[in-house]
Amino acid sequence: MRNIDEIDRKLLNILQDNSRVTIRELSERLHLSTTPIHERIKKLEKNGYIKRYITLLDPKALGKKLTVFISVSLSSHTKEVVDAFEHEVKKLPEVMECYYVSGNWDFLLKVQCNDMEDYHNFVIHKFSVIKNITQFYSSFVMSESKQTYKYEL
Amino acid sequence: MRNIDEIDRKLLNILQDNSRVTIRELSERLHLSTTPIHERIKKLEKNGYIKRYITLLDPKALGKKLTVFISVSLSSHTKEVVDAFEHEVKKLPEVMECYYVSGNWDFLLKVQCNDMEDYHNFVIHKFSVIKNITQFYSSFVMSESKQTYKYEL
DNA sequence: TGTGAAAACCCACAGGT
DNA sequence: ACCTGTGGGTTTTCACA
Repeated sequence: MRNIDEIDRKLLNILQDNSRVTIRELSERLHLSTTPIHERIKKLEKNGYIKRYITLLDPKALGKKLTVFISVSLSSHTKEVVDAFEHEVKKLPEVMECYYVSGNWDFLLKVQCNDMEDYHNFVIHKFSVIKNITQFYSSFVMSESKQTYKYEL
Repeated sequence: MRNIDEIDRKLLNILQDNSRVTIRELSERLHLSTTPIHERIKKLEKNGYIKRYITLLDPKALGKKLTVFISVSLSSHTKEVVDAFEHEVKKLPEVMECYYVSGNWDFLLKVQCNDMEDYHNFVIHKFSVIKNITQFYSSFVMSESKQTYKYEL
């Protein structure tokens, strides 16, 4: 976290909000010339602070209207079983996120589908056929109160 | 979803992977001149397919090493109580995501903290003081098997 | 680390097919 | 819906402080 000063902090905050901001605009907002801005960004990329620049689409515009969180229990927690489950899950495009978690369940998955029919087919044909699942529980998202990928620095 | 053709589909796939790709490079990869690429992107923005261009940082590089999912039950489900909870939660920078969900729990939150001590302070001073929470359950993320914000089109 | 300037590169738009 | 050409803006690099 340290190795980054106040200027880097401001730079990262602006970039998190808008990855297409021009270096020229950044230089004006931070009262520097374009050269140090350019060099700082390259350095932040090189040092692993900046992972990637992405475009966020609107899932609803694409017809993806159903988000489901699935909690999963596996029959065993050996490396083989856990790795095999993760491997299968990674291949499913409907699974946007998958976490190995502590507590009552072993995995938590975020799944994006078009609608309930699409989800039904996903569960029957793609998800429930994965080996070593002993139990799973679906929570349907009714509304999204907050969603951000920005860390306030 | 429809109104977008094969070229738009490819455009969106590339942009999701890299929001800083130049129009020139897109035009070369899609065998078109820059003009139609530029026009298509503006149209996709205008029609709501493209929401925003963001920069993803590495939370670990920033010292944010603990991710927790919190399941929450509220004492009532009237609009007032639900809205008030959402309002409080939105103010907390540690809460990255918050969903109103069906099932055993009312809300599912994704929380990002530096470490367990930081999480402890978050729970004691910021989260558990929110009104109308009857019960909550923390699941700590041990590993992240998959995380993508890309919809394969 | 920073500035300023120049070269290379890219965007955005006009006019035309 | 697409192409080419162009003026103006942007990025990237360099000499220098």
